[in-house]
Amino acid sequence: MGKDKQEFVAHITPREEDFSRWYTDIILKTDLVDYSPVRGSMVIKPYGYGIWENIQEELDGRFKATGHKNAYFPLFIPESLLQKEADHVEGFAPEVAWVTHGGNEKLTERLVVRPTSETIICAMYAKWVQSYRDLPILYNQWCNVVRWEKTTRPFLRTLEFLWQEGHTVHATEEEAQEETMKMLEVYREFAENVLAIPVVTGKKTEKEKFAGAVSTYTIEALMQDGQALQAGTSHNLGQHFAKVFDIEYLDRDGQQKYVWQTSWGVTTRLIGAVIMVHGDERGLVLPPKVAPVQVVMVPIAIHKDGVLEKANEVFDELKAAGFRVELDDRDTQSVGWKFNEWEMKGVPLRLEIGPKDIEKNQVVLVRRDNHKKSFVPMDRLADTVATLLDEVHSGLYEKALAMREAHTHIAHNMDEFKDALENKKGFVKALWCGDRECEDSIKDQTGASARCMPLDEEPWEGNCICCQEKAQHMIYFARAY
RNA sequence: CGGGGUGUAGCGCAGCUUGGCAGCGCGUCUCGUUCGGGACGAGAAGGUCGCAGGUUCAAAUCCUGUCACCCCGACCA
Repeated sequence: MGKDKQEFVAHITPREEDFSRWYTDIILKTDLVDYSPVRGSMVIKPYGYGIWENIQEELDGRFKATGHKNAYFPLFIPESLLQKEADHVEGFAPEVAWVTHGGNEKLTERLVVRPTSETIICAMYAKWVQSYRDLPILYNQWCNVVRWEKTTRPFLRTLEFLWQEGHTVHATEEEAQEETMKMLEVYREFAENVLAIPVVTGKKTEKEKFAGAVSTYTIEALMQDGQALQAGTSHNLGQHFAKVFDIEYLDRDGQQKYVWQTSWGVTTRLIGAVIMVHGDERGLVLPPKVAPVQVVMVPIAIHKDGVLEKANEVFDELKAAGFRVELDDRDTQSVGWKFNEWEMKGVPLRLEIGPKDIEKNQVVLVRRDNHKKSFVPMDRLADTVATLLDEVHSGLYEKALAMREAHTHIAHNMDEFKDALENKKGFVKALWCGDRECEDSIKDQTGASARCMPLDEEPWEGNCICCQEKAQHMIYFARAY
């Protein structure tokens, strides 16, 4: 190694010093995004968009496998449609962007730029649903949405962001609830098996649920600074929208009935979660399944006879085996420079190949997560790469899980609650009576919001941490993004 | 939306107190030597000093306004 570790990363702010700056340094220096001329809006550059494309591919496959189809609904929603569902308008009105003019002419009815598409989709569903034979409808769309936020941060909160929104229609309440939970489970499995992020699955409180939903379920992840991040939500909409949009069907029994609906979504915010869960002092650490480059090849002594030729052979072989591989054959940067650059960019595996390796018919593979080096015979390369990528994934997941467990505390009273939040950071589990007043009070006193009521919880008994009345729920609290 | 901070070359910064030729490091380009953890030499290009007003013979520097970004809080994916 020779040189001081510090030297490699002198230009990234250390995490302990300032987590926010560390985050900003990384996203800019690794070319994930750039700030745009529009306040609060970002450009997602190819390296960042590549992560999103992989997320899309993984999720889209899961949606299709569970019977969903993609469609596309319009960006513009007439004001009158948004107004229909009272809670929904109230929730979104403060942050919608309005279109008031077409060209030079004032519109007779203002349009909102979708902050979410429930209303326009429901307006269409009302036309499409006639009979129980039309159900269920299982549609999803990939699109952008706009929410006029006051405070913005790349990936975590921007005026415009990319997401997927599923909107389903069912004949029965049970079926809608089943769908809600099914998609929550898709998100959980995806977060853990693709992003290597352990999540707490649970139900939102009335205060925190989606505007217009009967109930909202969530996957909550814990970032390295101890703050929670809502990583995906699945809503049981009940019949709220069906009733205001008149989505009715004629059932087998000859009765007109209102449908039952769900919606669910995840956003480009997931990329922020990946950064804040896995990143380290050297920069990004990307989970292999979404990394735009899974293996970066750095040829050594590139000018020497045969090196580049052999490197290209290996490149072709790995490419053919289905890996996302990149050969860094620039002769303008030194080898050491490339090592540091690609580590900062979070590439899971580095492959070194030089004259000595070629002589021994081997390559050198180095893991991004623990920097372990292995010498691998050429003829076992593809299998070894696959194995190592799996190991990186598991390593990241285990590390993230250990981090979360070390930062999940139980509080039996407000003092313990405050102590855990201030001094230990992370999730604080506590009992709650179910009253909004106590939830508000806890947030006022501590800054922590109710993240969710976990789905899998050991039996418990006790009193509300705030008012001492008999508790109704176990809650995960945390400061959150 | 409140409190604090920062805007000068692609990036990081100095210059501002006390107005007087716009600088430094890195990067970029050319040529050569190098290559197993951020190489070296020589030469070159690159700036409406965030933007708009004002004061002045003269403004990066002083004054007013405005915008953007960052940090800390209240609202949200």
